[in-house]
Formats: sequence, C-alpha cells, structure tokens
Amino acid sequence: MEIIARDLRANIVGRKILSVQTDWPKYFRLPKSSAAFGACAAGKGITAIDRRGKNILIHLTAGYLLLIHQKISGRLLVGNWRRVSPPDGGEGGPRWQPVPPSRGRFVHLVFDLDDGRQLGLSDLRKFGKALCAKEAVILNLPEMRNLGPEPLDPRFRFSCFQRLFTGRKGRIKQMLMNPNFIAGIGNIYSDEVLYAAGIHPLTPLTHLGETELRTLYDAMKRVLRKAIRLGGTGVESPNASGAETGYDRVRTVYQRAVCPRGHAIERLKIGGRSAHFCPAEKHLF
DNA sequence: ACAATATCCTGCGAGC
DNA sequence: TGCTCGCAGGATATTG
Repeated sequence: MEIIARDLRANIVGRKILSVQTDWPKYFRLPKSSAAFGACAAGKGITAIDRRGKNILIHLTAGYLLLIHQKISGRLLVGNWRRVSPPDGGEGGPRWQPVPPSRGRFVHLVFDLDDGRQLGLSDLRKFGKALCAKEAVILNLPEMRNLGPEPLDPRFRFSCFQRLFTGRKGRIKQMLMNPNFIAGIGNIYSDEVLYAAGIHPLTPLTHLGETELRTLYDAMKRVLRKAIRLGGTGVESPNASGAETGYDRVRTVYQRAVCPRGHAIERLKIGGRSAHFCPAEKHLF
C-alpha cells in the first residue's frame, strides 16, 4: 500500500477530479448515494496523498478527503479506460476496457482527471470501499480513529510496541494482523515477519518475553522496510516473462513450498486465514 | 467480555 | 470437457 501511495503521489497530485463513474455503487460508503459521492469529489483538486494502514488518503481542496480502501483484490491504477456497453444492453451497467488492454482488468470505479487520464480501481472481488467527506469527518470514523500505530513510524519505538502487549491475550499471528493493534500488516507480512523472528504463528502473547518481543519488533521493521525497498508484494508481479518481481522474489514462507533453507513449509488455518511457517525454525508455542 | 465464524464478491485451479 | 469445491492479499458484523 505504501508503494501504491507513492506511485499515486508522484502521478496525480495537482490534478483535478472532473467526475466519478462506477458500475458498483456499493463502493460508496460516505456519502452512500452515487450522486452525492460524485458531487463531493468532482471539481476538487488533489493536493496531497498519504496512507494510514491500508487506507489510501487523497487530500482534496476545500478541506475534503477521499479515502479508498482496496481490500483484498483492489488495485488503484492511473491510466485510461474507455467505456463500453455490456454485451447485450441492459444487464450489468457500464463496463470499462483498459487502454492498453494489458493493465487493469476488473475496473469498477473511475475518477476522471483534468489531464485526460483516469484514476481507476481494478477490483475483482468488489470488496473495496470509497468515502469522501471533510477531512475531520473521515479521520473521526471508527475505522480511522481505532487504527493502531504505523509500524515504520520512527516514533513507534520498542517501548511502545512492548506496551501494546500488556494485559492482552490471543495468538501472535492474529494480533499482528489486527489493524487496531498495529496498522497495515496483513496475512503475507505477518507470516514473513514471524518467520524472520523465528516465532510460531500460534504462540500466545503471554509466552512472549522481552527478548522475543525485541526480536519480533526488529523483524517487523526489517521485513517491512525491505518490502518497500523492493517495491512491495504482488503489485506488478509476475512480470511479462513470468518471473517474480519486488518482494515476491525474496518471500520466505507465504505460499512457498519450502523455506530458504529447504524445509517444507507447513500451513494451518488461524482465524480463518492461512498461516505459513517453517516447522524447523526455532519457535515458541 | 472475549474469540471463532460469517460475510461482502468473483475467478481460478484442482480433482473427479 | 465440464462440473463442483475450495481458496484468495481485509476488516467488520454477528454469533456462540
């Protein structure tokens, strides 16, 4: 998500949103009607872009904020899509075809920009969401207000990390993935961080002493920094020739058959999500 | 009060 | 070949 935010920042800050189109109005959570949402975003300039957890925050003129969450299958792209009619009229509403056709299948939400390009949300599963309101309104919504600290925030020191654990119970894997605990760590990076720290995903929080917490904290910062340095996970990969790119090249356990040392990766379901780990690593449980 | 589970969707690959 | 099943990068609501 950090990679996406940086890409958008370099590409669309200074542009103006002319209009908004969708074939899936359920994206609009605030305001909920397509007309009201369009009216909120249209005519406003894009002044800045940042990120909080996995939320992309697009700052608009007049003190407005556009929040887009890509959820599982979403991908924000800048490009061009042309509107095409559905195959037999009627059913399904408008569709967009990417230009060039190689990028951005599954675009369901389009922001027309004043330079002829568009910001499009490609989102196969349509779990994404979009909100537009005064900045203070957005930032006061529970999903923003309850967000945990940013893992790479320099102010998020070890003492802060350690404090998050006091009086809490549960499994470490679920804790790392809980956005209200720490923002922005999902299924992939929680597995990668735990492997890097040599900690089993099922380890109860109460089993983690200061030494393990220090190891976990360092692994978290290291893995996330490296992922950003390499351009993120799954963003543009695999490339045209089928080779993995970015962090995917160095992923150790997530959807791997073997770990870097050649041991078979094991999988189990934790809280409805798949956890990948190497049973040969030293680990607590 | 807490922790599993269901839910929102669609496409894809595996197995029969 | 064509069907059904399980699974997928998130987060919240609901259930037990």
